[in-house]
Amino acid sequence: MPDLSIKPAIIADTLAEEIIRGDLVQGARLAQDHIAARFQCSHVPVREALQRLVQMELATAIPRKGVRVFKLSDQDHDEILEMRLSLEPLALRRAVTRATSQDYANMEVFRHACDKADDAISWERANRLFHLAILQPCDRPRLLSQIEQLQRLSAIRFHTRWKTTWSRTSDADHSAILKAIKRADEKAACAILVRHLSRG
Amino acid sequence: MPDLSIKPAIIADTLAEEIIRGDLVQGARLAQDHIAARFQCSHVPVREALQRLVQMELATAIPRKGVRVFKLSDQDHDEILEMRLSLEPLALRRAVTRATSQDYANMEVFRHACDKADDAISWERANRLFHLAILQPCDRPRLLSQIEQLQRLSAIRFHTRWKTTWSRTSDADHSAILKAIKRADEKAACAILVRHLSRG
DNA sequence: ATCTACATTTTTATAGATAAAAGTGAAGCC
DNA sequence: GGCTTCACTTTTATCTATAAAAATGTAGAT
Repeated sequence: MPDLSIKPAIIADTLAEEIIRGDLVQGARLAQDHIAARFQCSHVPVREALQRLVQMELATAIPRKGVRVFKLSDQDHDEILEMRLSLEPLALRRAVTRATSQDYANMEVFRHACDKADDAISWERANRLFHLAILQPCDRPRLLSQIEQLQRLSAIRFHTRWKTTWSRTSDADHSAILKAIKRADEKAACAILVRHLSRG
Repeated sequence: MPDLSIKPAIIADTLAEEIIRGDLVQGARLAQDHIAARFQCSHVPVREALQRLVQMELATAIPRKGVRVFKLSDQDHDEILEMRLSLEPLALRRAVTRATSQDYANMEVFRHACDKADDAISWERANRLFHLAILQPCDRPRLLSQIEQLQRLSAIRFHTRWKTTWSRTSDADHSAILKAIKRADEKAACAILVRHLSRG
C-alpha cells in the first residue's frame, strides 16, 4: 500500500490505476503541466509521481523528452508470464505452510469478489487481489512486491484484450487452489496455479 | 546503465555505489540539504535521486521523516538468495541457448577481472559483472534488471561481512560455469550456479 | 513543391523561496 | 530528579520562477 499523505503518492496511485485499466492509452504522453493542472499542484510533485510510475514499469521516461505510458509488447508478456511462473510457486509453497485461518478467510473474500464481479474492471481488480492474497502469508516482502508488479503488468494486457468480451464466470481454478492450500497440499496448489497462469 | 545526463541519475549512481561498498553505513541518514551541498545543486534533484535509491531498495523512505540507507537483515538475505536461486537459473537456461562467441568473450573479461582483482571492492565489482554477463544473452530485460538489483543487495552483505578478511583466490566455479555454457550444457551450468550461489 | 534555417513555442530540468511538519532543547512544574 | 510544555531549529514538501532543451512552425531558397 503506498502512502497517500504525500502528493506524488496520490498522483502516482491514481495514474497507475488508469494506466492498468487502459483509460490512459499505451504510448500516450504524460505531460507534467497537464497532470499538474489536473491535480492542482505544481509540476515538481508530478515529476516524482511520474518517476514512481516509471519504477513500476507503468511508464517509460526519456530524459528531456518526457514520459509516456508503457507499451506492453507480446515479448514483454512472455517474459512477465515466465517470471510469474517462477516466482509465484516459490511464494505459494511458503504461503501454504504458513497460512492461518485468518489468511484463508482473506483469500475467500477475494475469491468471492471475483465470482460476484459483473464487469471486467472489478473482476480484474478482485482477481489481482486474490492472486496476491493466496501468496500473502509467505512472509517475503520483496518477493510479494515483485509479484505484485508483474500482476499489474498482466492486468494491463487483460484490459487491452478482454475488456470488451469479458463475461461473468465462476473460476474453478480459484476454488481448487484454495482447497489445496487449506489441506496444506503445496504440490497440488502450485500445479493448479501454474496451469491457471499458463492459460492466462 | 542509468542515464548520466540528468542530475538525479548522477547523484543516485554515486550514492548507490557508496551504499553497496559500505562507505555509507546502514541506517545512516540521507539528508537532502547535505547531499545537495555535496553535489552543488538544489534539493529538488536530490529528492529524485533519493527516490531512485528507494526504488533500488538501497534506501528506505519515511514520509516527512527522511530517507536512510537500507538495513539488510539476515531474513532479507535469505529472501534475496531464494529469489536469485529461482531467477538466475531461469535466465541462465535462456542465455546458454542464445550466447554468441562475442558473449563468451564478454564473460571471460569479467572472469579474468575477478581472478586478477587484488582488493575486496574491485573483486566484488567484477564478480557482480561476471554474474550479470553470463545471463546477459537471455534477452529478458526485466528479468535481468531484477536480478541485477538482487545482486546489488547481495553485494552489500558481502562488503559488510568479508571486506576485511577477503583474500585473492581463483574461482573454480566461475570457470566451470563458463565451460558448461560454452558446451551449451544448461543443466550443468545451472547446477553449478545454484551450488555456487548457495555457498554465498 | 520541398527542403533548410531560423524564430517561436512548448516542455523539461533546476534553482531559490516558502510553508509545514518533525525534531531538539531548555525552562518550569510536579 | 524526572517529566511536560513551548519556543526554536532543522528538515522535508511544495510553489513559483528561470534556464535549457526539444518540438513546432514559418519564411526563404532552390
